[in-house]
Amino acid sequence: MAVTIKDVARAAGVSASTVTRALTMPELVHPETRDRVRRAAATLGYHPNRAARGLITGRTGNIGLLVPDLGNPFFPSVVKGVQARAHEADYAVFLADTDEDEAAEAGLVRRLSKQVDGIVLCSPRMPDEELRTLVADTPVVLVNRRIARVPSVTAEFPDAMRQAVSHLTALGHRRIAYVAGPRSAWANRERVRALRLVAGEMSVDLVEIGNVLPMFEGGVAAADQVLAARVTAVIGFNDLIALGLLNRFTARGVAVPADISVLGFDDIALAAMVNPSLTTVALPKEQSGRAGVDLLLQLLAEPDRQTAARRELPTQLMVRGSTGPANA
Amino acid sequence: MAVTIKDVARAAGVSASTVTRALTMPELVHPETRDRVRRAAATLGYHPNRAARGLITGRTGNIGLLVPDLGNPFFPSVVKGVQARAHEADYAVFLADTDEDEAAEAGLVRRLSKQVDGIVLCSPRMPDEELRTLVADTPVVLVNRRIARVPSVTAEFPDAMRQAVSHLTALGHRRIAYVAGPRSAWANRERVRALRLVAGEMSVDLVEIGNVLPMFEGGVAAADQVLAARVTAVIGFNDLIALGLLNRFTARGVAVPADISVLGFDDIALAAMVNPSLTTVALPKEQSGRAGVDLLLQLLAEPDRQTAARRELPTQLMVRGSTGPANA
DNA sequence: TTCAAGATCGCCAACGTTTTCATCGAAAAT
DNA sequence: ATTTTCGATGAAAACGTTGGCGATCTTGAA
Repeated sequence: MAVTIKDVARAAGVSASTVTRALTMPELVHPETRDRVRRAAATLGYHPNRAARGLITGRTGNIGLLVPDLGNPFFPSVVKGVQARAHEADYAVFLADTDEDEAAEAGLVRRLSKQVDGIVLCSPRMPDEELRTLVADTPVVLVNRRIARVPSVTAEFPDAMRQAVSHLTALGHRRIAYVAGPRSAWANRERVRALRLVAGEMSVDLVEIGNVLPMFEGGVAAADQVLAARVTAVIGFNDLIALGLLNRFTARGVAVPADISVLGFDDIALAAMVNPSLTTVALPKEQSGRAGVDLLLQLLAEPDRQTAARRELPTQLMVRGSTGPANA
Repeated sequence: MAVTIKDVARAAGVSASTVTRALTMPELVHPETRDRVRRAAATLGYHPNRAARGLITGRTGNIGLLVPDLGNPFFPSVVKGVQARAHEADYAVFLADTDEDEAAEAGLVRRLSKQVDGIVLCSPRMPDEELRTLVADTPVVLVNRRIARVPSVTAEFPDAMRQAVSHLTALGHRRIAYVAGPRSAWANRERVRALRLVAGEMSVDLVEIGNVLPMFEGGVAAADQVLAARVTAVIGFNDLIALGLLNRFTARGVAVPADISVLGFDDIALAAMVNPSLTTVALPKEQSGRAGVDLLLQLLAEPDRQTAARRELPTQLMVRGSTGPANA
């Protein structure tokens, strides 16, 4: 059926080993035969069977990618970055979506791990200890989560939060609400921490509002609590939550930004599409995906490095229409 | 390193063949040994190496999925459906994104095809002839495109369009614009066709406006032409385009739906999040993904069926805030 | 002229499975 | 009691690669 290495060998009048060498270790074969083999391979349209190769080398040429929810536009962006970089390096990508089901994560990782050389875990929700046991078995790179001695890609959260709060204080806001995302999300914990720190420094009153799902509905659900808190500005854990807030505010006749300013995180495409457009802190989404793959490839190349690589990418506040001067 | 079939065999005191049989053809082994083997496999945490299995069976247990652009929320939804159904059937999913690059499609399919049992091609842009040659080599199922003698999953476009136009005419609209998506998109061609038909039947004036990319920016770009066309309603090829229109209309001070009604296609989550919310025809996104996998599995099970399976799924108009009575 | 070294290439084992074939009892039929 | 059948199992080949080892040939130095 498919063209195998033997077909090429026969066509070129050499042995199978020579074909392998001609294609993967060119310096070991005579230039003349090398060209002959290559021509034969090209005309027959030969591509090595990756499964067979993987069987012997222990390398599959695949990487796995796990995300919590493709329905949140943040993640497709990361996926795109992972894809792009992986394809450049001639790796294929297995994708799995956990549907925000924390319990399913470990199982999916284990399942994927047999078929891939390593896994990019994006925003995993599982607890640290569980994560640690997984990492012991499989090469893993974390995106949007940090934990000691595991390679990770994150955004500069303290700085991101500083940009956000500075912007709001510059507009005169002194009492700010934060609508928290999932407790299990590392990014949420980091944002809370950075926010408390910055709020303290800048002496702004901080009102923290419950944990909600990182979705539009979560924002809608929290909106009335925000209004009851009598703040002049609100920061959502992510853009979807911020959009939910925006939507409910409008429904209740609360004007944005005249009555209250709204600020999100992520800068999903949608943030620029709504009216008023959403001020938000842009996270490096595609870039994070690319960096994740970079780190993974590096990890695969030198598995027994002691210090885990860590990459922290810069963020950028995007000022749009949903924030304005405080109306105390 | 990893636990192999031999480890299980040794632990259970049987041969490797018996282990295989106990796990995949249980009726062939003695119940007692079967249980012994299964217990051994379970305690050792044995999972067959899929590459090795694939080598001999010719089946990889993987399927490929190709989409034009993960940045368009329509596609992540389809991906979710594919994922879900594939995992149920114990298949893993290779994902690739072509970035709306028509030329890259064939190459990616060919590349994927070595590592998967079959491919779900979602909204492929390539021309029919090229598609045909691909289909000859690899089991392929089309989602959101139809072509003779290839299994496909589509939505009921004529009916979808009928719902859309009926809604508008019921509101008194008699002159309607359509903002077309990519010429290479089958879905666009179908929508145009259905629209012309329905427009004729209902005797509404139809203004077709250029081909734009199926993105927010495409809608923004087309908006002024729409206004110049002096229509009372506009249908966008998809929700992103419709949102672009909405955005530009608002920017120009044109009220929606008071001055002009806007209607989209797809019902991406975002359609309900904006203000005014977007009236749109909901396409079965996740369902299409699931159905695509179903058809693929069916195709793999009986490769030499003559008649290609075809599934046409119903659509549903979602009336929201962007459509209202015509203001002639 | 001889020999060591290097270049080039073929043979074969190995990777972890599945599957065909053969073997061996035991049960059933004669 | 003898043959046949069948159920249960193991041995071995095969899938398509890769890589260690050794064989052959060339080259240049002694």
